[in-house]
Amino acid sequence: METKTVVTALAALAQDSRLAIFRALVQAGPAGLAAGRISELTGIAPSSLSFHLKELSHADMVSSQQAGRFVIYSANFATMNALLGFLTENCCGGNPCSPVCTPACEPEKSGATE
Amino acid sequence: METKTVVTALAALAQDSRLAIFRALVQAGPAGLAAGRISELTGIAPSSLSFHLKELSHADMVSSQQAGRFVIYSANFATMNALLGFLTENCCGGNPCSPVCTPACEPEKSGATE
DNA sequence: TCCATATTTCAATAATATTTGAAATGTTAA
DNA sequence: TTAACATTTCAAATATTATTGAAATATGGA
Repeated sequence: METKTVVTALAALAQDSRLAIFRALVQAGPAGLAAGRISELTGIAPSSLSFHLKELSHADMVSSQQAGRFVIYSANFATMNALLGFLTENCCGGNPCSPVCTPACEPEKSGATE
Repeated sequence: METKTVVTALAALAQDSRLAIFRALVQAGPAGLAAGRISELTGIAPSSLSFHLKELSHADMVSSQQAGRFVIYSANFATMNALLGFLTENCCGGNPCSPVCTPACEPEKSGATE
């Protein structure tokens, strides 16, 4: 993961509204949430929400898919894990501290998306 | 960890200069680095560096200690781990995905700081 | 086709963050 | 105590980001 990518990802999360959006999506799991539902849950106005979702999307922290007239957003677990990995790698020059275990959240792509 | 604290911590890292500073400190390990050394390593001008260090400090991502006429900064591993934990907790509503293991980097407080 | 719903785009405004250089503070050593 | 070094503070200029409301786009159903 490149430094620039990391900064973008961190910046995407480093904002009240966006962290709230992202957490809602993380909790929703792979099934995701419609934009309107996110707006309800977080109280963020649609146009503002759209702005923040684009930001998260651009940082590759969320993905979207059209479903009828709804747009379903979901958290990008792979990116999040890469981010966490980056922050913990290179720790203490590479050796001295405890072995780092990269946390994993594998979406099971099971049901949900119709 | 509170949401507000998390946003502050993420914002502290979500910036080129500060991420570079923090990484240098993470790699340096518990022994830390003097401000001037950080300036050399990163190419950030002293006054700007001071601004960013204060930002990181305020977010509790780094600590400092006076040592002679140097100020030694070091990464705050505990906060970083708490941050990573926060981001991975609540994942997928609490259950569905793989067990998360919080990465640990315990500074050994061994030598260095006289 | 026309209407209602869901979401995005746009432009303007407001709020925040970053960088710079000069000056101030504090520390050591001669 | 003075000189030299390390770091921080300050104020101003610049750049970046967030919020708003109105209008535009796209979809599904009557």
